[in-house]
Amino acid sequence: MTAVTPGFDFAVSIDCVLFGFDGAELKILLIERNEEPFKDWWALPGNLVNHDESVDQSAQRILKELTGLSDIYMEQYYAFGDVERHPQGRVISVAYYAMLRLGGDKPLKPLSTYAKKAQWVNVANLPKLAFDHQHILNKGLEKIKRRIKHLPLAFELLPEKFTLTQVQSVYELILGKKLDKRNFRKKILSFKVLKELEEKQRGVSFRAATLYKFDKRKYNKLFGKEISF
Amino acid sequence: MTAVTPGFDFAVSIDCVLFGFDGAELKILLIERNEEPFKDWWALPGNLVNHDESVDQSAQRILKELTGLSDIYMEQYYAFGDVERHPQGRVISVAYYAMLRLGGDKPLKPLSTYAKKAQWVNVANLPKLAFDHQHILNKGLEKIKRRIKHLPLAFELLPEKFTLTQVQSVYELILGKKLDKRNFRKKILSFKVLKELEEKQRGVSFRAATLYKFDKRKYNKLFGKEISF
DNA sequence: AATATAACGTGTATTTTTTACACTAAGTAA
DNA sequence: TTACTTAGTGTAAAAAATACACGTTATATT
Repeated sequence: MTAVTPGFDFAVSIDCVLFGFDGAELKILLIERNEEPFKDWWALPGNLVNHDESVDQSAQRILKELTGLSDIYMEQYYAFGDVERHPQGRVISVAYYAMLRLGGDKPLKPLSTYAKKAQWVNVANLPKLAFDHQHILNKGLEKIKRRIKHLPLAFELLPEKFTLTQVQSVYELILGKKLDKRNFRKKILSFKVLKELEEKQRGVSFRAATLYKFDKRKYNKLFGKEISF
Repeated sequence: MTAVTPGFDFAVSIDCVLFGFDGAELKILLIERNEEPFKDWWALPGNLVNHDESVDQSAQRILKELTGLSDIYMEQYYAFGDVERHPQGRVISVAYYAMLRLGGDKPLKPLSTYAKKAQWVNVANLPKLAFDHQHILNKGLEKIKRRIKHLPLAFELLPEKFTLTQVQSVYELILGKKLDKRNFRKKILSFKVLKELEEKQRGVSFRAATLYKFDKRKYNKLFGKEISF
């Protein structure tokens, strides 16, 4: 218990909206809460910012504590500040999003008892979420829709080596519409940020597609040139 | 003095980045502070959020108190949350921007003694600003640069009736580059959101240009169609 | 071995959009 | 009337976007 200067009676929290792609579905990372309020509810990974850390640092720490994931570049996209958004006091929440390649290499393991577990959930089939998290998530989705039209974000969702069809799937899922295969390929290749590998896809039960990888060096040079789907 | 739940020891503030255009220069609205810290410094209009108001409501109130302006639609664009950004405690600042038509019709008159005065200042010639306000402003500028490429924001800066040359000036100022007159006109007219008036410019000392106005109805229908300069 | 299957990978013609570019017209002021 | 300054206009060439369909190839099945 401490005495306070008037005005200094807010809490600030972070909520993380992590998108993932498993090759077929767009997923989002949720935790099952182990604390009141909303104990046992599904929620976005989130918690209060500490007094001695910046909100950016806090986002990293909280993500790690609740999911075990570290070194994920997240981008801040909105601060949610309605009076009634948190039942236990005045809490402003700063939301971040990131896109992740999903795979066995990243085990989800909450380090804190604040979350019972963390799990990837299909965006198309979500449970009821705690607080205003559905709203926060919706706004995150809108954000990446706008962003992916102009930046090659799709590659953050894909494994290091991927096929052009996979890239197209990501665009189609996020934009919510079908794209023409030939035109899509023409365009995505025209940016010259994909490197064709010698290698082919393995373990598929039909004709294997050529694998590509994303050339970040070339992408960074590209700068300013905007893409548009 | 009140006792606090741990974590509830932050303050949240609002900072407003208001852009204005006087026909020639891009301006920004600053106040001269009348309170510590940074008393007598120039700063963005900003203050602490009250406990019983949402951050959006707070932005409206604070703008009004410090400048006398009301009913300005402002859009939130970023939350600044570095530990050291405020010398008197842990203050997270949520930044908003708006674009305004500048003219004699909007007197600037602080209603609170927190600001000595409010004044439009040329963006190209700014004084040293309080806190991290230069940083907040820079980020706001980047934001509107990106936005104006895709939305007809320019019209928010212009008077109700304006010439095509004025529209072009706004684009050139914000984007920081010259545009071709014929191509610019072809493009801006192609969106069919401008209505040509019978009227001509008055009081200019050379050939008077035709006046146009922005047709918000048509613009709202446009939706989805993106513009790009 | 032959066959069926399912996704891979490719090209062209048409339309639309973008770009580059320079002069005459109109109004004001001296 | 002349000088000045900004308004206003068109076209050709290049680039980008769109619409559209079939032979190829690896695997699985019989």
